[in-house]
Parts: sequence; structure tokens; C-alpha cells
Amino acid sequence: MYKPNIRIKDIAQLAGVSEGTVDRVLHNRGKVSKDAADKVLKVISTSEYKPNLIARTLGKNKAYRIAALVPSPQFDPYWAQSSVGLATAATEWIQYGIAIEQFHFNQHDKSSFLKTSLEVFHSKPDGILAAPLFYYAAIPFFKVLKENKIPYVLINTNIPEAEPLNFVGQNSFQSGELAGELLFYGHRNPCTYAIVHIFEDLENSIHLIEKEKGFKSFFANLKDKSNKVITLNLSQPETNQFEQQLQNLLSSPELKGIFVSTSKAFTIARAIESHNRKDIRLVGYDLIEDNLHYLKSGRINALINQNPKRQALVGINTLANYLVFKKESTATSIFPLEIITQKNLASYLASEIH
Amino acid sequence: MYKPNIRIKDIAQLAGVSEGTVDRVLHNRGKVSKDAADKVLKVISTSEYKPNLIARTLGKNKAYRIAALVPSPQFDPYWAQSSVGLATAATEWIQYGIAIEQFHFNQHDKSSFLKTSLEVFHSKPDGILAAPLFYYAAIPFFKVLKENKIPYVLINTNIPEAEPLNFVGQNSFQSGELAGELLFYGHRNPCTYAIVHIFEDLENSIHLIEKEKGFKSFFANLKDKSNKVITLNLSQPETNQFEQQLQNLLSSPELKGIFVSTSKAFTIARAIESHNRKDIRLVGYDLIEDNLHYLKSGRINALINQNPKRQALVGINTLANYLVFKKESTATSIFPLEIITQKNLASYLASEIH
DNA sequence: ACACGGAATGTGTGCGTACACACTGGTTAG
DNA sequence: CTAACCAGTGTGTACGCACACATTCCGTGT
Repeated sequence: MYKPNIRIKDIAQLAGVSEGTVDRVLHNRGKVSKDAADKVLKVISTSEYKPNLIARTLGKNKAYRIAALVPSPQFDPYWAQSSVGLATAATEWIQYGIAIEQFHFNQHDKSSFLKTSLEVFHSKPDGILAAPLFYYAAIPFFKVLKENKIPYVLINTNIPEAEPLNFVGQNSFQSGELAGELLFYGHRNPCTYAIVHIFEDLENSIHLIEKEKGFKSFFANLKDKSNKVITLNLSQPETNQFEQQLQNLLSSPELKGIFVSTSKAFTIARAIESHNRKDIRLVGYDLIEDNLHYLKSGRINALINQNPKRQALVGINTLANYLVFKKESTATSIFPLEIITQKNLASYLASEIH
Repeated sequence: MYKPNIRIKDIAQLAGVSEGTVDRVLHNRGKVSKDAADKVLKVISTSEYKPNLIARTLGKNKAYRIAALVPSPQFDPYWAQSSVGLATAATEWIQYGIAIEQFHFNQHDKSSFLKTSLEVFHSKPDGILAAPLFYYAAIPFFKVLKENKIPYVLINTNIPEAEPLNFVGQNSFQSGELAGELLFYGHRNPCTYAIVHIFEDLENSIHLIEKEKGFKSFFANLKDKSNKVITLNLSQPETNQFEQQLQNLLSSPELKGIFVSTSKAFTIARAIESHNRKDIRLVGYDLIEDNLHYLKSGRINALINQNPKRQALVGINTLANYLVFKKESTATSIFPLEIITQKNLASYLASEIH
């Protein structure tokens, strides 16, 4: 059975006022007497009015611009995938008059982030999607946005005090716990497990610190407390210092598991291979090509998928829904911690959004 | 930069005819002189006209009815989740004039499926979403639908020869392989692994057979061929026969892993507990309450999430997009094989669609 | 008493498409 | 010779909402 939706015209008739008044009440445009507003609200509360989104969009016919403040896709496959997500979102929303412009910054350079964020602001967009990799540097930026009433959505790294329209990403603490579980699963004897950060500005990278906490927490909560967990901050890959640090790490026979906190697990995989340490398990992040190679060969045991593409997509979707349809969003879109192994990799690659 | 789309009005102007004539040409309604048609076609060919879907839909203002042919949600938590997905989709699409009606059948009774499918057909829906659990019984049904040009989408179980608009579900073979991997991971010595079907009409359940094949294939492809794989078709749970069969199975000390092919892993978890076999790993399907209990306690080691809710949602989305916006879909929407463990369960439960 | 201002309310138009309907000019039947 | 017909063409309106603009109403100041 089909129940036609109630329209503004119907509400106006039921409340005994004009369509214009109903419209003002619905959109809080003011200039309505309490008497009239009450009548309208009464009808609305008993009638489950749902605006026809089709008509609304057609009526508006306004062009919105969304700016995306993200690391440059050229130098990091992770952010390349994110960028693809943005492009995908762009094609989906273009018919609703939404244009998405990407602004890229150097993910290892705080000043580049600051400079690009200024550019974003000066372009006066209607909404912003940002990956605020530099925690403390980003806070004033969002304060300004708030003052200028420009809505913004965060991906990848959360900054709760920035109070974004939405945060899209994973729970980093739980992610670290999961990494612990994946490395530990099936082991019986006490061993050493390492968490490795690679060339990161840790002070600004709250989410990496959280991963580390979760990782340590996993082992601390085991009944058997005899496992050892060590932390390592590595230098830039392909430098002498980097090789030296790995040399030290991999010479320990007790070491049975390495957790890489970013998408750079493949660099460690290479080192493990050249040291011929088949007994060491390796867990890292993300379905980027270099990682997949080692996942397939078994040298990486599991990857946790952060799904950068979908993060970008969902982020844009919230923003666009907010702008076009005035749909409020939930405060956070927490993504599941997807475990990728040899045998379910194909299914992830085959699914449309992975 | 924003490039406004060319409209019918613009084409009419460029071709020097009226909007009505352009409309007739666009829709092949005839009653157009060759002269006028040529002018219009010429303009169209050089202008990349894209109809505004919003305006088209608003103009049509047609109500569509989608029928969902799925197992009854009352007797199975898995299908309850699927049903929730349908309800969610319904609220999203109602504003586009799409109504979704659910038709439930008894998942253990082929004749119930046939009877309900007839009801669906007689309700003359504009589109159908079906979970064709009874493979061979379903084929003629889809043949009739094809003849009547009623579009349909399949979820859960694929019937390739039915040529649906879309199939939404997982690759069952890979799913079985993954189960093997999850049970095997970390084991060194040869053991016995069992795949267990619970109270299913196997002959009609192609997807369960596929899971079994995948499971066996995993062990067959290992270098070490000394593992043993056994298959078991159990009776209805909570019967004497069921308990007896489990008694036999669990008395084998070599048995180290059990893979339950459906969402009923919790029934096996109970049995393992009462037999006190801590050395047996257990892998099953789906985030239903009884399973979660045992996953949290560690009695179930991992669950593969089939995501019935999202399957229903995506299925309806393809159908609705096809009906409302004439958007063609991809032939299949393969879902990733999501691995759920103790440590990433929370993240799945927290994410909006799980 | 009248003009004025501002709040409250009503009316009308555009968005782009689809389709019903009206109109035109030329042919044909009565 | 007029009426009927018809292909070809143009016009107008509905779809439901948003928003600009027009109108009404009432109180206040002169």
C-alpha cells in the first residue's frame, strides 16, 4: 500500500496558513507569529513530514565547493588511494552541483600543512574535508573555520576538541590491540614483540601514539606476563641509519613479531627477508602494492586495512549531505578494523569499495 | 569551476525548434518531421546532453514497489539482520517514492519458498530482491520474471544462470579457504580439521558446497599434505541425533579445528565446552548474539562476517537506482570476507553498517 | 487623522523534465 | 465549399520545494 507523503502545501492547508509561513517555520527563518508557528508545528508533529529531497535539490540548484586538505598523493600510495576516493565522490556529487577541489601538502612538513591550510581558507569553500596530520598545528585552523561557520569533516586523524561535523577513521587504540592479537595468536612460549614507527613526527601523531598504547595494552592484559614489548622509532628508509637500526632489532633471537604502525611494513619485510628470519611475524597497515606483494608471499602475515578510499568517500558524503540536504551527521563514523590475510585479500580487492 | 549542463531548453533554442519537439526526438515519440529531427539530433550530438535526473524524477513522480523475497526473520538472527537492512533501505528510499514490501518464507521448506515466490509475482512489483536459498527450485521463478521484464537482484546465494540485475554476496569458495587459513594459522603438527553443516538441504545449497570445496582446497594446497579434513552433515540442533553426532566428532583427539558453514557456530561452541576440548579451534559465520558471546569468551576463535544487513541494503540500492534513476549496475557486488576476532569486534559493532 | 515602519503573512516564479493539450496548415471526404 | 482529419509543432502545467517579492496588518509618532 502506498501512502503519499505529506507536502508543504498539505501542511499549510491543515494548519490554515500559507505555504510561505510553513516554509519559514521549517527553516527557522523567523518572522512568524507564535500563534501561526504553533499551528504549523502541531500539524508537523502529527504528520511526519519528510521533505521531498528531489524537489528540494531541484529547487535549490546551488553550486557548492568543497575543499579537501590532504597529503600529496604523489609520494605516498596510501594518500593516493585517499585521493581516488575523493575523485570517486566528485563524480557522484557533481550532478548535485558539488565541486571538489583537492589541496595537497607535504605530509612530512608542518609548514607545508600550514601554508596549504591558508590557501584552503582563502579559497572560501562551502565545506572542508581535512586530514589534520599535524595535531597541534591544526587546532588554530579549525578554530578559524568555526568562527567563519565553514563546516569541516576530519579523516584519518581525529582532533576531538576541533569539534568537526564528523570524524571518519578508526579507533587507533583498538587497532594496536588488534595488531597484538594478530602477532600473538597461536604462540605458546614467551617472546619479544616490537612496535615500529617509521620516519614519523611522533609528537604530532596522536594516532600513532594511540596504536602503541593499544599494542602494549594487549600484552599487558594477557594472563602470561612474560612477553616483552619494545618500541622503535626508525629513521627514513633507505638510509644507513635505518639499516643499522634494523640490523640491531633483527639480531635478537627472542623477537617473534613486528608491528609497523604505518603503511610502510614492506620496508621491514625486505629487511626480515635479507636477514632470513622466518620465525618473525609481521603485521602492518593498508593494501598498497608493496605490502600486497609481501602479503601474498607470506612475509607479511596480516594487514589492517584503514580503507583510505572509503574514508575519503564517507567524509565527502557527510559534508555533501549536510550542504545539499541539510542532513545532520553522526559525530563520528568509526570504521571497522579490517583484517586482511592471504585468503581474503582477493575478496577485498574485488569489492567495489575496499 | 562549474560548467552548467545543457538543458532541453538550450537544445531547443540551438536547433531552432520548440522544447516539445526536442522531447519527442529524445524519447522517440514520433510525430517529428525529418527536417526538425535532423536539426535536433545534430545539436544533441555536439553538445553532450545529460538529462537532469533530479528534474526527471520529480517530473515522473511515480511510485515504485519493490518486493523482497527472504527467509522469515523470526526464526533466524541472520535473516533478522537482513530484514533490518531492508527496513533501513525502506526509510532511505521512501522519499523517492519507493515502497518495499517483505515476503517471508520458511528457510527449511522448499514448498514455502515456492508458495511465497508466487505471492511475490502476483503482487506485480516493479522490482524484486530475492534470497534464492533453494537453487533448483528458484530457477523457473526467475525465468518467469525475465519474461515479464521484472528486474530482480539476488542476495546471499548466487544463481548465475538467472542473470540477475545484480548479485550481492560473498565468494563462497574463497570463504571456505579463509576458514581453513584461520583454523590452520600457527599450527605446526598435522591435525584433523572438520567442516560442519548444520541442518541444511545441501543439495539445494550451492553456496555451502562451495564453502566446503574452498575449505578442502586450502588444505590440499598446503605443502604439508598430512592434515586430514572431514565433512559432517549434522541434524537439527537440540535433538538426540545431533548430540550423538557431536559426541562422535569431539571424541577424536586429533581434531584441532572445526569450521561451521553457517551462522550456527554457537551450537558447536556449547558442545566443545561441555566436552572440555580447549585444544579445538572454532570458526563460523556472522555477528549474531549467541556467536558473539562465544567469540568474546574465546571459545569461538574467529567469525567471518557475511554482513546480511549491508547485503540487503546494497541490493535494494541497486534496484532503486535502476528504477528511479535508470542507473545500470555492475553485474555483481562481491562483499569482502571480513574476519572478526576478539579485538576488532568492537570496531565492527561501532561502525554504522556492520 | 494620516503616514510610516516593521512584523507577519501570502503569492508567484524558477528549477528541468514529461506530458497533455492546443494550435497550424495542408489534405481529403462529404 | 466546408468539415473533418492529421502530422507536425508549440505552449502550458504539474512535480514539491526554496526563495524573492508583494501584500496585509497593526501599532506608533506626528
